[in-house]
Amino acid sequence: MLDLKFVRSNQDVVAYMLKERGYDLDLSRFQSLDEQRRSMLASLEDLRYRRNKVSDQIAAMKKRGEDASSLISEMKTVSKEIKAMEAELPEIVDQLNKLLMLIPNIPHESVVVGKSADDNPVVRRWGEIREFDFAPFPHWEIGEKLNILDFSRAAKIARGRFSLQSGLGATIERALINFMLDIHTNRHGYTEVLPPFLVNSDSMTGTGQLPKFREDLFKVDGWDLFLIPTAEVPVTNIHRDEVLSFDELPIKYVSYTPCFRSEAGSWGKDTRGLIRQHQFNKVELVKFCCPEDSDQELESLTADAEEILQYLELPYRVVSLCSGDLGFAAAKTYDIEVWLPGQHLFREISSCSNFTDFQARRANIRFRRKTGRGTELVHTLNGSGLAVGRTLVAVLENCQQPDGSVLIPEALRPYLNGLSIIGRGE
RNA sequence: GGAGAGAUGGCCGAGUUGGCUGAAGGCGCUCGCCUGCUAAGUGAGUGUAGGGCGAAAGCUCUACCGAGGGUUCGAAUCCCUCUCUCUCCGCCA
Repeated sequence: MLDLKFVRSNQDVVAYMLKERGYDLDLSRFQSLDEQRRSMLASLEDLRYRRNKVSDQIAAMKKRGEDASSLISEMKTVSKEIKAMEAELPEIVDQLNKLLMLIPNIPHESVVVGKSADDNPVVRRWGEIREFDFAPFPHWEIGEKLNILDFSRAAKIARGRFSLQSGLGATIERALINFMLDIHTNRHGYTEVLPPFLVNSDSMTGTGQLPKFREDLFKVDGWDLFLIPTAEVPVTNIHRDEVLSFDELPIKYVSYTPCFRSEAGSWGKDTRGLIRQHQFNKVELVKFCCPEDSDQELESLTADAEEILQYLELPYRVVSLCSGDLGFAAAKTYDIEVWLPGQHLFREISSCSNFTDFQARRANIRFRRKTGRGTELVHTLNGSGLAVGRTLVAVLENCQQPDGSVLIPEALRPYLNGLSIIGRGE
């Protein structure tokens, strides 16, 4: 959510910047709602002031044993007016908030103007793309031949877009999770958290999934609970409605959770394999920092995620999302795209974003500086570190051998009792 | 699931015959004083959000005592609903 006062005093700038990311702000509606709200609030406060003052008078008169009945009957009318306004005002505020809640974040000044993913500039590349002397297979074929991925049984148990991993397919997934958590806690200084996998609507609103993206979520019938689409939601909401102290910033959390997404609107996309699932595992990095540090914190968070791929020796590139491809709450986003030889393309495996104060304002997460009074909103950031299922995909496709086996990257072997290769029959 | 108790400021904790209590007291914290160190002592200050006036310091108004409704001229105090916490019993990974 943007700051009401900021929008009010920078309407043209806001409208212009939002246009760059394809959002049309209804300025006249905003203005009229804002003015209604302010004038109504002013007269309501006047009435309340009167009521408070006269009530004190009544109390004083009664103490002296005087008759206050005329004042009381007068205040009855005032009280009714107040009640009427108190009923009316929230409707205006609601409409204004709804409008404000649907406005996306303003892109960071370094973000390139563009329409779609095609306009995303590549920031850097890492690793050598391996030359195959045979046609590399897509991971679903590798996995099914090795008997570690089973999509048809998963569909029987649940439905399409679910997967069943067995044997080493399950073990490698677990190894990847542990490997990533160890790197981020031991080397990068993140604190591990294991949050609830279901959250309430306040939390979903805090990070921006609600009210706009309800269709993307799974909701628990009869409860105010949703399955989390990413650990970003429960972890960012750890500090909802809190005032943090300057000394504890930046706060860095790493969290493994499964993620659940309805994938509404992506019918027919990536129907094969592990790429796009209703349920997948992810290790997520989340940071809270003060505003002047968030640019730098995004760089280091992205580097922390990249390091996982470097350890696993998987080639990748980093792109900076252009204005038109930016997510709703993000001011700036780097996507890390890993090379998938089986499909011959770069595929997003991590998305690292600086949300500036956008989520913090919604979720009311503030901090207090040592000097100076009052509070300020923190900046929040997060990024995958990494999407585990897609990492498995990358390992299977990049490390496949002509005979259908898969070489395990060195860094992962300690997590698999030294196992170096997945062969058939295992 | 059954029976109780509770939810107040950064923390602890008063206030429940409704009326200068945004909230006593204590702790913590900030600034100053004192003690040549440490401890102690001492003075002042110390919530958040929104609005008005002001160049600013500041002054002033409104709201907030778990959340939402209700009663009343007036609610932290009374009533209802919900959420959460705690104790006992039952059940359970």
